[in-house]
Amino acid sequence: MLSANEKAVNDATGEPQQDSRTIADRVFEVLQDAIVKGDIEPGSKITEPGLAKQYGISRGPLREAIRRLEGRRLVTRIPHVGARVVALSLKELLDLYDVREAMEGMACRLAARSMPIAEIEQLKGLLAYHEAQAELQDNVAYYQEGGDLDLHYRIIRGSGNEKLTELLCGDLYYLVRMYRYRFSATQGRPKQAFKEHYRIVDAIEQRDEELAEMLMRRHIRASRQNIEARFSEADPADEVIKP
Amino acid sequence: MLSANEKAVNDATGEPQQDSRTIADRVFEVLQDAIVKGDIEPGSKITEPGLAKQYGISRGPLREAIRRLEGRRLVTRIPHVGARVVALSLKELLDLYDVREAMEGMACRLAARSMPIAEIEQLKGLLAYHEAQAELQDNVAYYQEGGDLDLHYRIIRGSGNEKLTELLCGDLYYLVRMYRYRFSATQGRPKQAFKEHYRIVDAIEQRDEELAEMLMRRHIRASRQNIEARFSEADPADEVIKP
DNA sequence: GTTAACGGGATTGTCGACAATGTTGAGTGC
DNA sequence: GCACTCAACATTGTCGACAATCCCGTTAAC
Repeated sequence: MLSANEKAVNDATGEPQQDSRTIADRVFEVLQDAIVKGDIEPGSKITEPGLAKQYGISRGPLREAIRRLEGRRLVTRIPHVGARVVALSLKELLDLYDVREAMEGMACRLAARSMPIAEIEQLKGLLAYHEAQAELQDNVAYYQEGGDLDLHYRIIRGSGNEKLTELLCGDLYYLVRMYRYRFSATQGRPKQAFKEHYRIVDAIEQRDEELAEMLMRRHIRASRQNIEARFSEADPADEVIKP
Repeated sequence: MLSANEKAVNDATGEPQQDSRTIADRVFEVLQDAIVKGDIEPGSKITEPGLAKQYGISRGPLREAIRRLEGRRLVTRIPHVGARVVALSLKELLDLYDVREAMEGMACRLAARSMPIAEIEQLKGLLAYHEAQAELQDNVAYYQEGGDLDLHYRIIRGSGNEKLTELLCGDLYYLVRMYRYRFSATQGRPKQAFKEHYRIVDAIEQRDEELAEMLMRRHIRASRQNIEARFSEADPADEVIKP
């Protein structure tokens, strides 16, 4: 379910960005965000008149937004019946990590091959910043959420491969975050992860493609195993799992 | 541009399938097909009144279909201006092959790990069929288009990873086919490719994950290099390249 | 000759209304 | 009590109309 203060899709994103975007675009982003954050129950039905009234808009733009979400496979629709938010299962989250392992491994290899030196220096700076953060405070929330993603983002972009960047940053990470919200599965191994990050950046700096890919794959596989162990007692096909 | 005999979106797919699909669904498939096959010029503008009149439908369903294509990144839209079919460049095609190398390599590894024996036997049967085809006739068109894809499809599905299958079979292969049409780049190395296929299936049968992944990656990388060599004289940023 | 304002035409965005389909629950027969 | 029928309701699908915006050729000013 959605929280209370709805309507007025206009002020969705904080930035005072030019309002050249259409209503459909805004409601698309709002809905995507709501789905990813779990504000809309996974598997629940999306009724057009309900949402239209909630946001104070007509059904036209709303339908267009839903069709766009359908294209991204965030909702499934049955003709003449309606649309549902995608359901989640632990198996799919683990599947997603296999995909990440393959694609980010490749991204890391390409980054080692062609990432500009200046950007690699920025990576090292980011690492140092994270280290300072981690030493100063044991609150690892920032590091794990923003920081981890930030480093991965930069390495992916450093690959110079547009399609890879599109898929990973544009589509896959929405899903990963969505499943993470669902299972509240922020990995609990910050120190080890930091070491792994350090070695990865080092391999990139050394232009060692082979090693960079291997280390990134191990890094993501370790994350995966961490999640797997945590929910090992549960049925992977279950859609809802409490930590 | 579209060919002559348009209108009547109804009889798009040959199957006499139940007409529970909506107009928007049908026109989505027709447009996707037209884009992938290159019937609609890449980079060209999509005008709603034009297509609506062409298909004899209203703008409502058409807009929904376009939004769905937008979600799949087959068209890019600028608010209040219009939608364009995605442009193509050789670099993006090569980027796509890097993504395939990573993902299909992983799929092959997983297939070696968990593909049922019965399905592996089917793979071998498919190989034998292809071999007979190739020996009988030097016309390698079938083998290269349908056959190659068919084998890859089956291995991907054999991985048992839903997300991987969704991404590769659902999204990526549309793009690959699209670029292939564009550059008319069906690889011209059937014999070598067959040998590689044979070794891959063998590795899967032996449950050798490491080898299976490596061979698949090499196989796709060889395809990539084949394309790269063929267009080596051209500027990778060019959108249109004649063979 | 070049640039800037302007207005007509075309295209996109939004809305409300109507038709088509699916769903639900009361009622009936066994 | 249980299964089936059918009709009222709700939701989805489609359409045409109107408003908002952009594009482009013309005109005018410098």
